[in-house]
Amino acid sequence: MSDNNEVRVRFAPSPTGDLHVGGARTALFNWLYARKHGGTFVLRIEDTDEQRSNEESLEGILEALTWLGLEWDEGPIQQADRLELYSDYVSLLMSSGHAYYCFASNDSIEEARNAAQESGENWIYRGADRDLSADEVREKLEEELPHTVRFKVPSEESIVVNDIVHGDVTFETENIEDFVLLRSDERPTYHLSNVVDDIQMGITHVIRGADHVSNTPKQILVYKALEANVPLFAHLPLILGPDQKRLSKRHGATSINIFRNKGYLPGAVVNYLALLGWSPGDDREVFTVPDLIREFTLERVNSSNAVFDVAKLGWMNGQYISQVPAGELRLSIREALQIRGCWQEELDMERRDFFFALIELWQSRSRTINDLADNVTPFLSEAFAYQPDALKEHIHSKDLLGGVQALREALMQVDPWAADEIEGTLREVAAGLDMEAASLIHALRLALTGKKVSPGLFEVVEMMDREKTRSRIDRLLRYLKKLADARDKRETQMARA
RNA sequence: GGCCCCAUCGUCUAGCCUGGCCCAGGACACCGCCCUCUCAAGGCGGAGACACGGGUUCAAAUCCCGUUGGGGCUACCA
Repeated sequence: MSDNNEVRVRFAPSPTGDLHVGGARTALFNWLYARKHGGTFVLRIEDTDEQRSNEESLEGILEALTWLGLEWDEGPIQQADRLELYSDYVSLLMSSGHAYYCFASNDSIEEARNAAQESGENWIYRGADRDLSADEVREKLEEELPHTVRFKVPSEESIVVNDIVHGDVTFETENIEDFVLLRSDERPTYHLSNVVDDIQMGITHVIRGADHVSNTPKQILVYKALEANVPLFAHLPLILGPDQKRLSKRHGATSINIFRNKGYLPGAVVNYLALLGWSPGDDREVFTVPDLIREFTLERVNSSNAVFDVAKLGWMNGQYISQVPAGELRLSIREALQIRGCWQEELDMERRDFFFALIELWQSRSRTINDLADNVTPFLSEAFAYQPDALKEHIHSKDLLGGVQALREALMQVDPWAADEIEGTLREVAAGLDMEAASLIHALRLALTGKKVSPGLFEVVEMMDREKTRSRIDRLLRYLKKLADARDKRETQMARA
């Protein structure tokens, strides 16, 4: 804290819902900036709105940040716990003549504003109570008239926001109304608490969404009135839905915890998010976190809004799933299998090698942990059905029954039980019966997995072990016999008729 | 309405500041081919963009102006 050059940034969510991708991206950029510069990342909870803030949201946000690996150095500091601080600052502003009690009712201001809107006139609120004498104010206060405290916005002044992303943005104070600092319930508004905390916490860089650009001149006014240093700003482009509208629930899953539940990996989410609004300037796209920390700069953040593309996130996640060592996937897959009810403790003990081999078999074919868990299920449980499309496509030849029977006998003799041996045996059987190897392969795949797609069949057979292979082939044989019987019956009926 | 921001393939973007190397590069998605027992992965190839109009200049995706479009703010929400 003593170092003057220390970078101090913060992520300041309001706990009114889940952490969405937009908030997560803001948190990430702050975190990256702090880590890159050896600075401090503060987590502050902006919960001054009593109505909308809630505890579950706060917990969800902390959970999501932790899952993403964006650990904070200070906090979480909740604004609701330090309300006196803001009142103190208001007193300061009051005594320096920068703020005033406003006794005008919300309704009356609203009315005037609407009237102005309708007549097409550009109307900015300037409180009449600015000019109340000290006696008049005391009198009204004694009467306990409801009031707010507003900032006395100066006239004819240009406020320049120096933004790292957008450059200088100039606002005229005549377009800024006397905004509320303290509500009638004496709780601070965002404009007050945000600035007070940023001053108080020594925040050097305010990195937040571009939806705050227009608020910034108001805040700069407060900094100046308080004679505090104005931090540097970086307003990040907004993240939009596929319809170019602001991202919201109706665009589907955008909350970080939902991605987590769907089996996305935090590294992939972080990597994808880093690329929304930032790029390294060359063609690289897959970054480890240390790489991101090294490469990240605010100067390379771009200024136009970005559409959130789940398909690309899915691709990114697939990249991560297929590249991460099986051991690192173990825990999350276990969790997914437990949910599916087919986890067995020995997969983490004596059958761990098998479990890892199974993971490796499916890694490049799965886009999420949940996909992977689904894919692995037939190897762990007998409870699977033959998929109709697989039956339709591969179970039609009448000779299949004999072929599968022969294959069963031959397979029981295979030694060692290894993919190469199994393949050799199957091809011999097919050649002996003058069948396409493919038709036996497809039948065997159906027998073992119930599906028409899987990794290389011979690896699958090897993974299944001899006993499981035998029982599943038997299951298929029973099915094929039933089919054959039904066919015979039909044929005799036809012959009779 | 007012104020502010933004504008390159469907999407994320490189290039723009410091004009020429760009009849615009990469990635996702899409299509085709290869590999192959299927599906992924991987490899190879294809289609696909400088919003529009004016300037400035020998030369503009790049600079300037305007138009259009999108977004944000305009709360006693943050």
